[in-house]
Amino acid sequence: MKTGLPGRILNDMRTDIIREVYPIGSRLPSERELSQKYDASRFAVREAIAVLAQGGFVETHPQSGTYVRDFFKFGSLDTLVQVLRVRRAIDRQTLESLLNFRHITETTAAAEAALRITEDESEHLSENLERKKSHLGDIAALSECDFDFHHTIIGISGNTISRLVFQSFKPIYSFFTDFFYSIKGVPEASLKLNVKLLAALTHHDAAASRRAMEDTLKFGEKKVYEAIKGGGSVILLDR
Amino acid sequence: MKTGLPGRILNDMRTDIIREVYPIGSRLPSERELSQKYDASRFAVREAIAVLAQGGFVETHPQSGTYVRDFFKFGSLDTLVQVLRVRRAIDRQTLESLLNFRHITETTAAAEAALRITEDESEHLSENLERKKSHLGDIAALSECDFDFHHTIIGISGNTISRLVFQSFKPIYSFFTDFFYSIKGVPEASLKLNVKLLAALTHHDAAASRRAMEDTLKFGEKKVYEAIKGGGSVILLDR
DNA sequence: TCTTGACAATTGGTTATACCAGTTTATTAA
DNA sequence: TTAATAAACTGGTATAACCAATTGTCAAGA
Repeated sequence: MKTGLPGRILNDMRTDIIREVYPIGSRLPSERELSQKYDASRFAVREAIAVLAQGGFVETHPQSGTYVRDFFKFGSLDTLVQVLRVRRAIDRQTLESLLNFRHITETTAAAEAALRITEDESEHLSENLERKKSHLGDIAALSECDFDFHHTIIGISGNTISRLVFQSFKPIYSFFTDFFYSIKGVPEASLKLNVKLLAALTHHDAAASRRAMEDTLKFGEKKVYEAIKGGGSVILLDR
Repeated sequence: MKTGLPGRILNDMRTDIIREVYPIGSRLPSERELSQKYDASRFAVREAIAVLAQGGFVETHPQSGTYVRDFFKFGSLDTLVQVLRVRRAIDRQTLESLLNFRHITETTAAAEAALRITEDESEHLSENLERKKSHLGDIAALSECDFDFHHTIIGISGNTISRLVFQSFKPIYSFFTDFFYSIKGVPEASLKLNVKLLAALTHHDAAASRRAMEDTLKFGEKKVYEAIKGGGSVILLDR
């Protein structure tokens, strides 16, 4: 993510906070102690702490110390993404929320996009699927195509908020798609559904686009739920 | 927002970036120049820049300089909120996106919340409306109640993502509600709609809850569109 | 005139040291 | 045991300095 010394300290400390090495409410070691631990100057540590504070992970109390905040309660969407990125695991409720959220926003976006799509945009999506078709074995490429495909459609729909929210998930998007596309037969089946969706969009058919997006997402949801069936309350996202 | 010297420098620089004093792609003054400008040490400036970089507003190139990023294109939802907070203005498309987004997510949330709401939660919402009723002239109090009311319902719905997204808007929520509740007759009418919504929720009637939420949001949208009718493409949010 | 090469200035990255003003803790005196 | 006091520690801030790499300048050479 971030490079440089303060960046590494930042990542390390954030990981420690998320992994509850420093539990919520606890006091972090003093800046001087941390600078010793990381064999760095106090300023490298201070930069890291400043970013953590901005991100809502800690709050500093002058002349007292730096304390871990309840970032789950007060955090933003970015916070959740960062937590998932470090944990590489997601609890069932959050996963369901995520799939449900996508369903709601993206079916609406597809219907709206059908009314607004231009030829250039249609062409872009077509190229995206061509690329997907020629990389059916390359999971990383498929993941990238998938993100771009959905991101583009939401962009065409014109809803800035939905687009930014979707964009916020980019850092962890591949956690899901890498898993998804590694299931036998999925790349082909997914491509077929995407093609159908693109056709509906190109024909400016809002209702059909909504249905096609619904089918696309439902297919993904089905595969995910099949895979985690009987699993615990926490689903690992490790590839 | 943030206090302390680096915090003030951060706010100032962020404002300059958003106001395009430093346009996208341009190079910021060197750290040494900035520290002179703010009559502060280089490290206060460095802390501010580190936070700006983390927020996606700038990127630093060692031995070259710090450059303004295209934060609209690559930013997250938080970025948009920060931009709106500084600009105190919103363009029509983003406003429509926002209202549309709320409509989609919150009507669904209301329906879901009807199926899950407990007596305690029902009680909390009831108290919220009592407070609203007894503060019909206090716009700040009404705004706070409004946020809590909707936030609570989304929370009851169980969708973590929707809740976090809604929470992300907290810093600018009052920009809209302060304006909304200052319209004659609105506090009373709004309260009536809220009461109806709460009744539907308490009766675990999902369909009625969805309709009631729809009515509540539509009322707000109507008032907003009436007010900005004929306005330019940018709507001021100044109270 | 145009290119090239060398050198100086500038930039962000990093460290060390120091002082301040409060807080916390330990110590001491009552 | 308690209260007053002093010492130690904390984050906030500033100054000075060095490094490595880039950029800009400008003179020498083609």
